[in-house]
Amino acid sequence: MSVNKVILLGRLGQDPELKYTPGGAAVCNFSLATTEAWTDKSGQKQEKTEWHRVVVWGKLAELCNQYLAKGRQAFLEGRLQTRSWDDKDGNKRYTTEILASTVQFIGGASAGANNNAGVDSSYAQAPAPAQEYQIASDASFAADDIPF
Amino acid sequence: MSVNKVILLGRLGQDPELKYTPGGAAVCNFSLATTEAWTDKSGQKQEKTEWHRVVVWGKLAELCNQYLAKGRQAFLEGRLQTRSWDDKDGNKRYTTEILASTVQFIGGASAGANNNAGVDSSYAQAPAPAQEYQIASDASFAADDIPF
Amino acid sequence: MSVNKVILLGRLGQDPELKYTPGGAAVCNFSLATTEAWTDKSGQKQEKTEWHRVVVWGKLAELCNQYLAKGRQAFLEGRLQTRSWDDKDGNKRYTTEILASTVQFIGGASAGANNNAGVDSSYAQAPAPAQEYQIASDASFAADDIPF
Amino acid sequence: MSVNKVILLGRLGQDPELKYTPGGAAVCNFSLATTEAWTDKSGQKQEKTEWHRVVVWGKLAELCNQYLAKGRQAFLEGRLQTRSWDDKDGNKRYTTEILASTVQFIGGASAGANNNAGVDSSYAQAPAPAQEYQIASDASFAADDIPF
DNA sequence: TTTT
DNA sequence: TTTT
Repeated sequence: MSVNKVILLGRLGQDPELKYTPGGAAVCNFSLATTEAWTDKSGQKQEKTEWHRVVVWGKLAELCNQYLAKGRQAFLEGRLQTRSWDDKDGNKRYTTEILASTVQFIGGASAGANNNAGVDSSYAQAPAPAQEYQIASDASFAADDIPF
Repeated sequence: MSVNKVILLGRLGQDPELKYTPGGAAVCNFSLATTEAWTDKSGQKQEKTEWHRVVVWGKLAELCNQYLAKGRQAFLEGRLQTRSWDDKDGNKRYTTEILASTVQFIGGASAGANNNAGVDSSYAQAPAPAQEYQIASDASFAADDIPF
Repeated sequence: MSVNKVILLGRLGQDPELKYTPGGAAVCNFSLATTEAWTDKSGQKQEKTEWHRVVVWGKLAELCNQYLAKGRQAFLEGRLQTRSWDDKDGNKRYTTEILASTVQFIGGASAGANNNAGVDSSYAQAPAPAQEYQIASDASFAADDIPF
Repeated sequence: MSVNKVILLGRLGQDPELKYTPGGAAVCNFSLATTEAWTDKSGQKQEKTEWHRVVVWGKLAELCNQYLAKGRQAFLEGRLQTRSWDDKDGNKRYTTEILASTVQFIGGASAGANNNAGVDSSYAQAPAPAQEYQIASDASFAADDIPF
């Protein structure tokens, strides 16, 4: 038995990037900032921003690419995942990402976000009862093609 | 923007009950106990059990009925929902339930649980990447028939 | 082992109510609305609001009374708790509440909220690292010494 | 407004490590494994383990060192935090950790775990109502007076 | 790199 | 590196 759960509400630092694997699976990557603010002992306002790498697969990846953009807010749930890769010097490097399973788009289409102009998108999908934040699994989903 | 999220890990007090609406939608109800234990100031062990009413719809309802039983453990996520109804004296009454969107079955088939004997069910469904805890929406799902 | 966790982000329907028990413990009650919005099959925008009863104890209760008001947003975490009581006809009645352990105040002081005018209150308390959302903090904690 | 929340239930891969900063602040580090299991399309059982670096500060750090050990289970909540550091070749490297704010110890003392033999520790601390998972508690809190 |  |  184990639980691996992440919940984030933050703002995108850049437009999302959508790619497709050779097998045709959609993957969307974006970075999300969460900021905490507090007043320190000396009464000084403090602020600290954390950046999170988010990965989304399948149909939800395409929706994220469509509805999200730099500066937009997103509320998401997912799990932590650490991938390893080799850098240019042959060293093992690790990257921790949030593999998002649900993404909720917050706020209206902002001017300048040319990939979601005028779209109403308070949720990633029509909320079928009890699955409202979820995306039904994509029938054409090429699981064997996904590298994790 | 709002968030309404519940996460529970507990044990069923009774076998789950499965019903179907006139429109054919499956609904599964069960109660789940969560217990907290602590040692009080006088060094005495204390324990308090909370009971939660859980509701599940669609295909996941049928899986819960199949894999869960009295005494079994479940880890679930969902949202809070308060229904009103009229009691026998015509008074408005309220019941708060957890509308579960994902249910993870914990532990093997226990003796006496005749509806899941020998079944391997660590998850409610095959974990398609990034949707691993989710149930794809039931194509024959009669949303109009669901009373909420 | 069990988990009983609630996470809510919503808006207060009324000003919070602060009381004290005979023993002097502070209790704050308020109701919080979470609203979900979606577009139904016919393209119609739908919206559903859920009301949650929230209870807070101790110092955090006083902070909630000070910083929250009707219409203000709050992000909170807590656990579910169902209390029973007897109604006027001697019937057993049950009320489910969220016993909040952390409350984060969102947004600046709104006009008309005369109990928090001009107050900066993005968090319920000074966020000592790693305990930032929590109430009490260890007096001997050497915050300046912690490298983050 | 932002949310940065992690919830993990897993098992320690090694004994925790406790250190103190020059200023005297306690820091505890350990790695936690979460494992997901599922049955793939061909009916084959699959399993994937994720390792998480956890950091705990202050009094809770000392409790973790006291009650946790290799192989023990822990349920924790915290937030994501990515630290940067320079490797031996002068390259910027990043490590993502979970800064835990609450840790719940699961299961009894196991043989071989010589730092928690016979200790009852279902929670990290005495669960003052509504703050049960939290570290410090208000000394003037009238627990006997609270009606739950 | 976001935003307030 | 854990565990079932």
